[in-house]
Amino acid sequence: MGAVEHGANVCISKRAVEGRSKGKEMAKYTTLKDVAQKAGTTIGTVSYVLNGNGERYISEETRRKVMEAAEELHYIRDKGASSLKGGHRRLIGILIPQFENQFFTRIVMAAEAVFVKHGYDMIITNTLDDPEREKSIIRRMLEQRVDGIIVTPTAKGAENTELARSVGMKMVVVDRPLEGVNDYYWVTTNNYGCGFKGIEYLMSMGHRKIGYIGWNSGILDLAAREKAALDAAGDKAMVYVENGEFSAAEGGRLTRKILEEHPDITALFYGFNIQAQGGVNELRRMGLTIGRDISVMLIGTPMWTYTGLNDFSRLDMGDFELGKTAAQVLLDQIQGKPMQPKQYIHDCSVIEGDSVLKIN
Amino acid sequence: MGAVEHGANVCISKRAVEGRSKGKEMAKYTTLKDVAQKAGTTIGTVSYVLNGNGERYISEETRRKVMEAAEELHYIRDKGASSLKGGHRRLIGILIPQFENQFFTRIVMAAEAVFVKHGYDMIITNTLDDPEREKSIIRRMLEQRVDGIIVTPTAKGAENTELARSVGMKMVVVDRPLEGVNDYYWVTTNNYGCGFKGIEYLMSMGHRKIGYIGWNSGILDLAAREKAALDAAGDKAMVYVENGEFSAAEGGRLTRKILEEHPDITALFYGFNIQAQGGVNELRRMGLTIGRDISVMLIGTPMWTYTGLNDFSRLDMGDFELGKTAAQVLLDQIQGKPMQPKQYIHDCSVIEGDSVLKIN
DNA sequence: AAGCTGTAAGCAAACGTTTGCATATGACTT
DNA sequence: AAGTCATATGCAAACGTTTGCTTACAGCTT
Repeated sequence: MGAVEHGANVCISKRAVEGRSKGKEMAKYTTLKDVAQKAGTTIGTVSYVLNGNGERYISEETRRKVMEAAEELHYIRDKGASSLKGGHRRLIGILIPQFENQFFTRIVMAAEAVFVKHGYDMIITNTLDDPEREKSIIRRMLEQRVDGIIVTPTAKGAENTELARSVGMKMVVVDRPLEGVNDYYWVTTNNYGCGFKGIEYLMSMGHRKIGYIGWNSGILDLAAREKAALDAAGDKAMVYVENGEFSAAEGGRLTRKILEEHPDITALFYGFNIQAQGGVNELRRMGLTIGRDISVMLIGTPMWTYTGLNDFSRLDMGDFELGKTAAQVLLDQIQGKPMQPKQYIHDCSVIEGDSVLKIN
Repeated sequence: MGAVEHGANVCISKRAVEGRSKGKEMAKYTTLKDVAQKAGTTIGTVSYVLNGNGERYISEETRRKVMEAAEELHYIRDKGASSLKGGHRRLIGILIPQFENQFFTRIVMAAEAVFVKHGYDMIITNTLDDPEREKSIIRRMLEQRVDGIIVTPTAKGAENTELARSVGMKMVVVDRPLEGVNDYYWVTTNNYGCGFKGIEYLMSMGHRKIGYIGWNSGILDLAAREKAALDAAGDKAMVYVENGEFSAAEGGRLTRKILEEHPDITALFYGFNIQAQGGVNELRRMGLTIGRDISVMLIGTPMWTYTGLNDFSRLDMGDFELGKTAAQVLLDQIQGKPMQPKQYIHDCSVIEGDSVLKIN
């Protein structure tokens, strides 16, 4: 086929033409009434046949006629209308910082698998770490009458989720905490443990001068990674710290800076994978071979590490596990299982690769 | 803060306790009626104050009382209920193959920016290229009464979108076509042009023995990349083709295979970035330096190429542009602008990097 | 004094669904 | 023959909104 120019198609359906004359026209759906009419019965009966879950007697004859009519008329139930009378909308709201970060897309994919299996749809949005945006998104999700929310909050998350909590919305917080709030469901990684294990591993490989590069997030729980790194080093090793913004470019800049200031550093520990990406680029541009001239330890499993060059040593955060747990905990709440707000803390595990050289 | 063990929190809100006794309990929302009661007025008036767009006289006094009552009672309008009476739900459905593919997340992010600005929410789902899943997702989106759908269809997309088209749902197809259907809005890349330009560029750099690695998608428009590659080569160059599945591992396997069978190949052209990822890994494992021992050309701008090692020569597909256009075209339809089904074809452009060596 | 006009707010129908209640028939018990 | 089932269906209220229609009053013009 010659795909370059097909030429715009001029065929327009009859419906479109009618619509245009009236200005904005909307999709037209068949209603229960239409189906009832065609099947020669009443709305109530049709409702029972198509969506009913009570125990009501319906003859085979009627059932068949209703089914046929619904099929022919392309009946599609209006979930908004049905949720008016009690019942769930089967809709979940998800707020993550950014789609571009694999850590979050993995969480979402894992959660999605659970939700799809249970017949739930998801409204997914990037907050881009903007609290204003987070606030308005949450409000909009409530307006859509979602059955529950999964959120990785911004720094103002506690305040922004207040409205949701005030109406009793089911909620699961993932990764970052809701600071200042205490009775909520929280699925997260053991950030402190993560930082601790990272330094522990580097020390076990003989490193004593280590650079830690992190993010000034304003989120206490994330800062725990840094604190843990220092605690793990104790007086057995020296950990130099550089914090900056959450971007690849910044990671590169901090990497150059820390190595200039402390040329005796033998290993770098990156707390955040976006920064690590820029950092690793920078190291390679500087002509250093990772795992030989300099050792590198990461937190997380970003896509850019799949380059065939290094099989990076890192702390696996169990991304998929987090998403799966979050979805399961939210569903349990929605389905009314007796349970209490609680923290589900997943431990990190060290994955040994080739980016850390054993010295001495 | 010591983040390791906080100990599960035992504080439970009163609401939670009440809820538990009744088994599954739902979020309880304030209604217009509640607000009207508190403000000492009627439902209709409240509706006008809070959401009305008609021209109705409301005194400042009443407006103030209503606003206050709504605020105090945390009123949140039910969009499902409001959309019953005409009106839009301000909800868009988006179907993409996979979140893990940056090409699609970029499209979604660009579209999201447009939708958020106009106050629309999005239901986003991965089809995972599974037609069954695609079909049920589309049905569910219709049940949620989305105002429009953006879809990158699977191979059975034409059939699966039939229901949506039959109810007059606004729709924009992105990237892959709807085969066999002809009056639809399609925002896509010029796949043929992409393939053509890639080979053209390689030839301009002196390459005459080129390997093309692609995907047996069953989607004709994607196969145009391969056809274009062959057309561009004509009798001036030799293009060897290997097709396989859509995975990184397969990309690696095909790379090894094609080089074994045709050791005189000087450049590889990857039609799909997932395969390229595995292919590039394989090349590096084989000890080849890209841009020196072997030349590589990609289509797209995947995240894994940001490694600081190669600045890959590639065909930019204008990912963000596609998403932006798709969202804009869908909104135009929803807002009833007079328009006709049409194809919006974005051209690819060659981005020159360092992965293609100039020879002879 | 009748008729406008401008301002303000109440009333109730309608949207598409679910579901408790009532009705209707035939068959089986006592 | 009256009573009780089991089966099958109809009816209408309710859910939370929106919006056209009505009412009410006050200040104008003729």
